[in-house]
Amino acid sequence: MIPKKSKYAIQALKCLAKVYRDKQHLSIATIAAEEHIPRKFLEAILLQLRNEGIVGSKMGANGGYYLLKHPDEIVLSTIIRCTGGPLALLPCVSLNYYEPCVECPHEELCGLHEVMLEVREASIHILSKTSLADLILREKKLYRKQENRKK
Amino acid sequence: MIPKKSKYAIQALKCLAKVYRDKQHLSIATIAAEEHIPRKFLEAILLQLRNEGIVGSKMGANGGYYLLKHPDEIVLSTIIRCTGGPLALLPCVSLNYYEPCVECPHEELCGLHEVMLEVREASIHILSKTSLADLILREKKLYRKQENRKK
DNA sequence: TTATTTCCTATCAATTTAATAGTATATTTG
DNA sequence: CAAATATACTATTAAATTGATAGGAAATAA
Repeated sequence: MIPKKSKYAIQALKCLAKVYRDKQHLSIATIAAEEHIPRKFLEAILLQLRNEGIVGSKMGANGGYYLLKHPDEIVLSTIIRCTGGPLALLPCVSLNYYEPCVECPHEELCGLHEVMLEVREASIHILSKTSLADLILREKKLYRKQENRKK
Repeated sequence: MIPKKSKYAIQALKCLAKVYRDKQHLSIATIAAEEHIPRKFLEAILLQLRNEGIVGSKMGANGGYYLLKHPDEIVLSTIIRCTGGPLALLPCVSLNYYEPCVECPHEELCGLHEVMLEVREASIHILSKTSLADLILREKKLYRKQENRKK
């Protein structure tokens, strides 16, 4: 499971992606209300995303946050990693949270290690080819599909 | 990440799988020593695996645990599920730990939901085609590969 | 009968997660 | 300039989860 922090981050960034073409920024309060995210928690998340160089901020009245890159270039794996979500199922196959298993004498001879590597690759493959723009496109398609079903 | 419980369970069952053809059973103490797993923790894990119908037990002196199915039939996804490891990255795409996102009004219109479903499918595909027997076979191959490299 | 081993329940300490509080600092607007 | 509005930053907390241990009851082999 990825932490809620990562999920909220994805939602918030999707929100910002929707107004990207207009070069607009959104306040924490606006995003929190729109996405039903606890205001103060979102504040901490956006701060972290700013420190990671994913969003920019504008202080003061009428301030807010905006994407520093095109929604096409921000992928899910990056967001999850930046917000502390490990993608691997075991520490011994994690790129960012690597730790050897104390109980395994030879990692390179461990069958489970090999399988878990495959799982990680499969997950990362999907998550790093899916961008914020893809997410928005998917939702448009899902919406259209539902509208057609109503007719 | 899956809990250590799940990882220990896989190791313990792999141990039992290795003696399956001889219809042998192994004691908690033996497995714990072999796999470097805390004895008492392993006790709780094997008890759970017994309640789930994966292993059988024999009480009393010279007792122990044994597999109830062929190592070919016990797959990783089953072991992880039985020991409390969720395979999905979000509760809203989990089969066994499903919970709707309170912040999402329409799950069926959520792009992230759709992507996370794909990730889950990809992970489960690998983990449910890999059995204990496969794990042992992989380790034999890895060992042989290393031996050849030494020559 | 004794040694061995599983069965079962209860408990615990440490860590992590999700969230909140409060104040400082910056910027717009009237 | 002053008031209102936002972000910046640090500290704290409550609840849940995880990993592990304790101790005795019940069963069985030798």
